[in-house]
Amino acid sequence: MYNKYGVSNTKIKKISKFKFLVEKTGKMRVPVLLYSADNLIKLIGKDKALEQLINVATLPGIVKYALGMPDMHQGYAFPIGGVAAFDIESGVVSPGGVGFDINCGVRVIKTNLSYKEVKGQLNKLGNILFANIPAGVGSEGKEKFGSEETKTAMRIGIAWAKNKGFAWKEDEDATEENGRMKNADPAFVSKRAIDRGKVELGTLGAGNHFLEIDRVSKIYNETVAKQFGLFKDQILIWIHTGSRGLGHQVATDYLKIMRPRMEKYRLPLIDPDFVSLPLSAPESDMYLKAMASAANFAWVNRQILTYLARLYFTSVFNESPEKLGMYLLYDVAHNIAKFEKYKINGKEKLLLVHRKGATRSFPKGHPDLRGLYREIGQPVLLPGDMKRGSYILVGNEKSLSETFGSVAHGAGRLLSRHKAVKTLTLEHVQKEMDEKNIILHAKTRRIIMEEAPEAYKDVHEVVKPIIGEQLAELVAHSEPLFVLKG
DNA sequence: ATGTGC
Repeated sequence: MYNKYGVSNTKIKKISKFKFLVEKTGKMRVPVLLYSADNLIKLIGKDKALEQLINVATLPGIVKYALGMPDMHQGYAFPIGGVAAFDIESGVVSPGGVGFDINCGVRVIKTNLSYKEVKGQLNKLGNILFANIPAGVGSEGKEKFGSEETKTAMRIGIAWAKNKGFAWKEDEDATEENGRMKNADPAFVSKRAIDRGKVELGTLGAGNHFLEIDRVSKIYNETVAKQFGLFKDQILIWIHTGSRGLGHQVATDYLKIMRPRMEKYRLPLIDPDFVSLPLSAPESDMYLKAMASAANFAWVNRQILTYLARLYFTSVFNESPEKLGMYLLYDVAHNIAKFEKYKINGKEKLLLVHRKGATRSFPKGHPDLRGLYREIGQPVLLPGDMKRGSYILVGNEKSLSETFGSVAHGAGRLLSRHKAVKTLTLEHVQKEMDEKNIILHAKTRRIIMEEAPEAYKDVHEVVKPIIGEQLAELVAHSEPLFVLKG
């Protein structure tokens, strides 16, 4: 029997315009809380995302509730768009709660160029970027590094990139965690993972990963936009990628290491994919050190792509990247588990927050933010799709009391890759790109259907629950002019 | 997502 949301045997109670609750029943330790809307929650019954989030709610040590963001859809074990925080004494860590692409994330590079200055050069710039940015499955970096160099990159993240001349001091300041998870220890990363990773630094990868040149189409908050250094018609570069084969290998390795240990801690395998271990288990600590190493690798990866973008912009506009104002707005992770402090029942507690396809959204005053962003809140980067564009928001206080400082990570898929390829045509997608004058370069024909706007939820709808519940505030919207897909 | 899956 299906209820009106299409979810079998599950009662979803609407508690406010944008909040939906699944009360604690059976083995659930906490309720499930969904940030959604009438038009979005209808999609939830179409895949196993809610069942997966209910599984998360049964895990030991979970605090308050298992959270679903408006972009939620089915993932490996945990849903994408899922957030769960665990008590460090009684809680668990789950590789599925982080995802295969460890520290998949987004960064935005600003410029001081406006649309009219770039318009005539877009074709040339696009061709140069497409020819020179390594992208696609199995792509390798322009510069390859040895195992020791790769390990240093994993240990110290952006600091390594800075030493190598790929990063500015300002880049380090504008990256979540300063681009360096302190608990990284590459000794816990397999040789196989390092061998895969050492040729992959500075590559975009495939799937939903992209490099875009966008135009700021709308400013919602003049004050914050000005503080962020954003203005109407400004040219921005968006980069979305992660830890490539290295992160994937770390996830694969630790699922294999951790799965057989679950029995010892009497953790039931609720789903064959669902691996977790108590934080007290030695394998949990090993995973977190390897995960942090892969996270640092991902930050370095996005940084080298930034270096390349600066290089090719300079080659086209004959000005240094500094003169072009190519400073990093921010870099945020959306597949990661981190130790963070929250006030729970009036007491400050250290929790392990899993963000699986969810972006951090810290407000002004948060001790983990530095410099300017401590004063105004962090930029929250929320990519949509290649036609509808992307949003830049600023973190708000309510995210700390309600969602463990988290919001959605993007529009979220609507169609599976397979379904997108089956139902859409290349001609149709190309036509809608042409109609909007968006230059699209993709490594394969297939990816164009897989990544079509129709394959995604409407990002304009996905941001509504976020701003409606004041988890973050709108600052700007940007629309693609050039899209590079792997 | 991934040196791509049935």
